[in-house]
Amino acid sequence: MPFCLILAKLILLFAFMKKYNPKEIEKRWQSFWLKKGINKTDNKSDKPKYYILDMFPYPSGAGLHVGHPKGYIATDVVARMKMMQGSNVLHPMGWDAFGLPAENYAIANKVHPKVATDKNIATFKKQLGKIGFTHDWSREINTTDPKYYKWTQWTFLQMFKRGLAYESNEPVNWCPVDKTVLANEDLENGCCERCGSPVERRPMRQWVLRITKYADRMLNDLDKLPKWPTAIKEMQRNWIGKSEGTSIKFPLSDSPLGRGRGGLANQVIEVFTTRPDTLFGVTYVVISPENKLVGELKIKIKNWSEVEQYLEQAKTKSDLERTELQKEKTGVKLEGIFVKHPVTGEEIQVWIADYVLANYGTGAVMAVPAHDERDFEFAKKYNLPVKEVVAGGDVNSAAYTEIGKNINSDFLNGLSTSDAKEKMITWLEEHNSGKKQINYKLRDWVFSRQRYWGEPIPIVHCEKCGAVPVPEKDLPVELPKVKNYEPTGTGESPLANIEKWVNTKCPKCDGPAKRETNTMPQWAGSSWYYLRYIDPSNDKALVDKKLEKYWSPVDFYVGGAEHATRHLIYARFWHKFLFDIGAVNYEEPFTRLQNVGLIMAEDGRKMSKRWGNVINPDDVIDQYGADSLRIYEMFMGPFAQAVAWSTQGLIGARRFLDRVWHLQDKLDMGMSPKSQSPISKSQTNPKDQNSKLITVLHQTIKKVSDDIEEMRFNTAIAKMMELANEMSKQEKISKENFALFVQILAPFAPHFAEELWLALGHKKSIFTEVWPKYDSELAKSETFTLAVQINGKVRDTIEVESEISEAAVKELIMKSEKVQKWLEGKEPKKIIYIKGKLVSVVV
RNA sequence: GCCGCGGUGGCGGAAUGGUAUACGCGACGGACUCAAAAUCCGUUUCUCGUAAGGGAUUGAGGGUUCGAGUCCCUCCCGCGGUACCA
Repeated sequence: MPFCLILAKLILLFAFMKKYNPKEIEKRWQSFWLKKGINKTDNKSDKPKYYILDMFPYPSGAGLHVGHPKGYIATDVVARMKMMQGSNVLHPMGWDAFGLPAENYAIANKVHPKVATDKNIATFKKQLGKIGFTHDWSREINTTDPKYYKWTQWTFLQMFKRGLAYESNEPVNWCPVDKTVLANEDLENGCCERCGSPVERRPMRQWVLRITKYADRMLNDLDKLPKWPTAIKEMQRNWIGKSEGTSIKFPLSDSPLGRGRGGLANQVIEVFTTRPDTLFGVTYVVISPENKLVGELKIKIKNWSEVEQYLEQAKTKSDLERTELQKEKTGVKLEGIFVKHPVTGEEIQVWIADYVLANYGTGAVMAVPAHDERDFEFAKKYNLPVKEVVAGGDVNSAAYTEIGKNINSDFLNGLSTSDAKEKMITWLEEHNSGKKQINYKLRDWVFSRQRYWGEPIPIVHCEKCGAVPVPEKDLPVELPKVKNYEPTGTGESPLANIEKWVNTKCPKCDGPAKRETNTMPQWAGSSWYYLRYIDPSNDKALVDKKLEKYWSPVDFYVGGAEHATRHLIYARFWHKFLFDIGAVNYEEPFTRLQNVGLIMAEDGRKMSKRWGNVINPDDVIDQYGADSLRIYEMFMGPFAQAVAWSTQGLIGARRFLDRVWHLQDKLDMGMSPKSQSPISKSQTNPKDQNSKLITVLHQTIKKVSDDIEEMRFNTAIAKMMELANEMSKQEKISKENFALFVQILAPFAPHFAEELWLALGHKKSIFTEVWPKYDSELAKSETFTLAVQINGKVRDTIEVESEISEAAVKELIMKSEKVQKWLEGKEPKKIIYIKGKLVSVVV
């Protein structure tokens, strides 16, 4: 090729085709946004507020992988659109930084957890920065900052003062590896959720929050959350586990059968049941091994050594062994211990069995083997009688648990299950032998941990005054420095070794006292952080009430479904408490909730160091750019669904941006942006391709706006791809039409859009621009493809005018050769025309 | 077991009861190139047929309807939650 030709080509290349170079433009726009304060949220604004929130991350040492930002990208897309639509948007970010990994790292490397945490935060922040988010970093929060946890401690004190935080010595879940107690919510199949080791049940002094007091409100208020996924609400309902039943008293019997030295007549075993209608079918009563009654009855139990042995066994069994591994039920008869049937007065044998849970209901059950599967299994094993009281099944082979008509049931005979229930409850109430009772599966929240890296519990123990709250003026109780972070394993935290810190004065009597050395669980700080973003530097209050009233509740909350029965339970509880003490104005913190689907690795497994399949966003951005990453993650599938990463898919996203970039070559550069009037249909020839473009453009504006609102990013992008395809068919594209495209693309690919916007001759950021409105007239197409169905099968398609009348359609289709062929000379029985879609001919 | 969600091309997926398979990926063919990559154009559910055209198809089977991926019933499979909760 002659030299001059090459030169000419090069010149052409530079003149018209500045290449899309994300590396260069992304950095530039990120600093531009920072400089111009695009992301800064104003507390004083006339605009409607929009508070959109991500579940804040735990800054782990591993850094971000490509799955983390998926949710943040989504909120960023929504935030940017809302901004352009004229909302005052709050879109903050912070760090849930207390927790075990940082502490374990500290133990292994003798580095203060704060040092490691700060380093991790810096890494995370740098990584997030590269993706081009609108986070307002002036509101950054960190749960480990004393200025932050001051208010976590403050809330604890308010709970303590109102009796909602209390000390308990009940058996708790102890993780022998992490050497700390755990809440029920921290367990997975009876194992520690963190390390997977089976937990033991140990009685230990613990701080507990009375979350059960809020169980009913938390349950009922789920109905006030129409914009929450039903799946999450259902999980919470199950977790709270409301069960309406009856507690029934079985007096201990002093009969000849159970001969003994008096005193038993006043004692009762109280059982909980949801089937009082089967009371006449009771053939024995079972109490849990932990039931205190066992000790009290010791001298009356004739086979005590056998019972004692059983109790020992039960004690050493973990919950896991009691459930998963121990399929077969075990138990032991309490020889000589009987109760009286509340109605018939009949003597009933009492058993101990670990299939009865100590911490649910009353820790005792009335066994009705004929109508309960567990009781049936137990009765078969120990050869106990089975008495049928509800007709309908064959109780010799299996328990009949369905409803039916009562038999062998005295005054309940012939009644239906629900009538029998009612009648029995009435009888029990009249005879003071029982009453309606509601039980919850939800347990009070075990709130103390025997670990270092958490908020100190602001309590002082005084020999004279007991547990005394630290005065509010002395908050925060700062976490002291220690030499050794290792958990002691004795049930005390490493803080117990720091005598200087532990020994203090009683705030009440000034006498010698010791500080509480347990710390709070990781969930404490995250239970209210969304309030702190509103007012992060406030030292006088948890949050300024006026500001809270403006910003609360969170309009949109996005995060993983794994928090359904942990963080989201705790946060709702915490918030309701703050509402009750007047600290906040709203009763539910999160109006709308959306779950993010995981990004799996390319091999279909979870991304994990262990499998070596982790993809780092830094590498992706380096190679393809942040906007490609953003587009791809929003396009890869339905937002809430788990989808495997595909590098090819990512490349496809980049290709899309490249193609849009090259559409610039088709721009009609004839007119300046100002002088050009908006194109309307009247100016274009309907037969012109341009008309179709305008139709697609306006359809796309509508679809993208709606889809972003509904988190249907994949279809929004698909529609924009169609628009791009339509544009690339054109000879020329007007600047106006291209500008509209760039605007709706901007939330997804913000750097990219800013660059094109600049190239279109605009001086200000595209995000200060008003979001395009779609024109419903322009979105309508001139013609449509009419499908002709004959007996339900499409036999012909005809291009017709959009406004065609029904009569004209009917006339038109009869002219079709294909229609005639399929009619085979028969007369149509019926013709149905669906406007703008199809016509259905029935022969 | 119970509760919830889902099952659509080779793959990710799209579809207010109205032309199933949009969009993307991959694959195949072509253009450009000395060549490759990139890019661009075309084909791509399966099946019979040279073609025109026909038939089948949304986990399986029934039903409602002019018309069903979508609604109803029965069942199978997968995922998530929960689990001796009386």
